[in-house]
Amino acid sequence: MKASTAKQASSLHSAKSPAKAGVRRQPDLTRQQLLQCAFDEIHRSGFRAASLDAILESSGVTKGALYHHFGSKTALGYAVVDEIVRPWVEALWKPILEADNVIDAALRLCRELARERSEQALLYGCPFNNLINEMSPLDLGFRERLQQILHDWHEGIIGGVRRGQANGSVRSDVDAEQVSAIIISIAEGSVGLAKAKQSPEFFDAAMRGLEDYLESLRPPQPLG
Amino acid sequence: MKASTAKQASSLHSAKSPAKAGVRRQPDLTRQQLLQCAFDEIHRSGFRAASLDAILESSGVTKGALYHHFGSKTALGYAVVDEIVRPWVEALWKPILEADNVIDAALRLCRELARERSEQALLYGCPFNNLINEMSPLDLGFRERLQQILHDWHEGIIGGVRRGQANGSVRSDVDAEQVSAIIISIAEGSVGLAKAKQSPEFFDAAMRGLEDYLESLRPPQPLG
DNA sequence: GCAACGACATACTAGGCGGTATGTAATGGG
DNA sequence: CCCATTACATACCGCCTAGTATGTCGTTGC
Repeated sequence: MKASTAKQASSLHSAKSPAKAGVRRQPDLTRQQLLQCAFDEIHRSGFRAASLDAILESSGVTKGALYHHFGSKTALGYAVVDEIVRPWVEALWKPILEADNVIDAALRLCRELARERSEQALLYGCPFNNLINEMSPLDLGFRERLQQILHDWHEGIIGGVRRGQANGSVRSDVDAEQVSAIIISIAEGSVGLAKAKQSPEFFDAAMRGLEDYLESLRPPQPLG
Repeated sequence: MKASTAKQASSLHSAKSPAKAGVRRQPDLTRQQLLQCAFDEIHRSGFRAASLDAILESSGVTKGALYHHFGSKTALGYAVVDEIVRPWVEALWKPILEADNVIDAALRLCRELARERSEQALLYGCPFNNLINEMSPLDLGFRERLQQILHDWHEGIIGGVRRGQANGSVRSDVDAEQVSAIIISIAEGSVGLAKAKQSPEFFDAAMRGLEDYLESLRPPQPLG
């Protein structure tokens, strides 16, 4: 469930021979390549340090094309959040938001993340968390978008916990809002710190700790 | 317990009339002002986006002086970590590392942070966490320094938990390493996310959730 | 088939950045 | 009192950056 990396996006647009005559035009594909390469560059370097020239080179697209599709670097960043980051976050947490038993679903995700945590994630951290930390205080457009993603995520987990409390799979004496805040904080905090330690052990410890915490949310007497 | 902000550091070095004759020289003070203003600028903008000119202006120091005291922007950044960030982190967590009853000490810190969380923290987040997220993947010098701080912090809490397990103030069936990872992840994760939401409620929810978690670490039968 | 619009490509500009070269004044040991 | 060294101050440089101006070629409606 890692963010996919378009290593060689220039399948149609050659980076070396740009002005060839008779090349087919595929504006949608060009746009998508730009978004994907921009996402990768932003993930590696952060938004502000992301170089348009680097994005151009990795995507094999020229500056004129970029500014045809996106009005500015900021607009490109917004589009990356809207069209790449948001769907990615939503896909990751969808099983939890839909599950009847949130605890089981969250445990599955914990183990999945601990198992297939990619080098990318260990090296560069969570793209969503990175953008929050870098851009939220600086730019209103980023803040509003990231805030919305975070809000939906938070409310989704709260809803899941409440549903679990209603159907008896979650203890009734816990505060859904607090539980959600804890889960999200651990999720984002642990990847950031694992990035600092550059070693998966811390992340694994946090995931196992989160598993224990999730288990403690089950009602004392399961069913009878 | 917030990071202090030296708003007007130019008490001796005037920013407007720099070349006055007969000014006293206080290299240690100059250096300290540079460090403090650099810390503030880095806290606000991140290290890479931190402008030397901005640091120079806010501190009332000239570029010549800066490059006399620090060999490069990177060296200045390292010094900020060594001489400002590290002592600040250590002072914040010292009570927990020294306490006989870790849970009580941690609860006190939770409430203290929830009470006097500063606007600075809500706006710009935790300086330590910000630096980790920004610089750890990019620069070995930063990574090693931040890694060391995190390591000491982590090990300190692990030690505190084990001490608590030895003297009976912490349940013996929990894994100290996992508990420490959870606490640190929540601490750093929650401020980062609160920064995104720009509202203290999320942070408060996380802190209350952490309090509940800490309470759950107490042994079932207190003493008699 | 032609015109008009969309989709690029190339070359250029202005500004901010970290860093440096060089000058000069204060300071402290002999 | 002198002189070397420290502690600055000023002016400048080259680089990289986002952004723009302008030209040109595919594509499509009529």
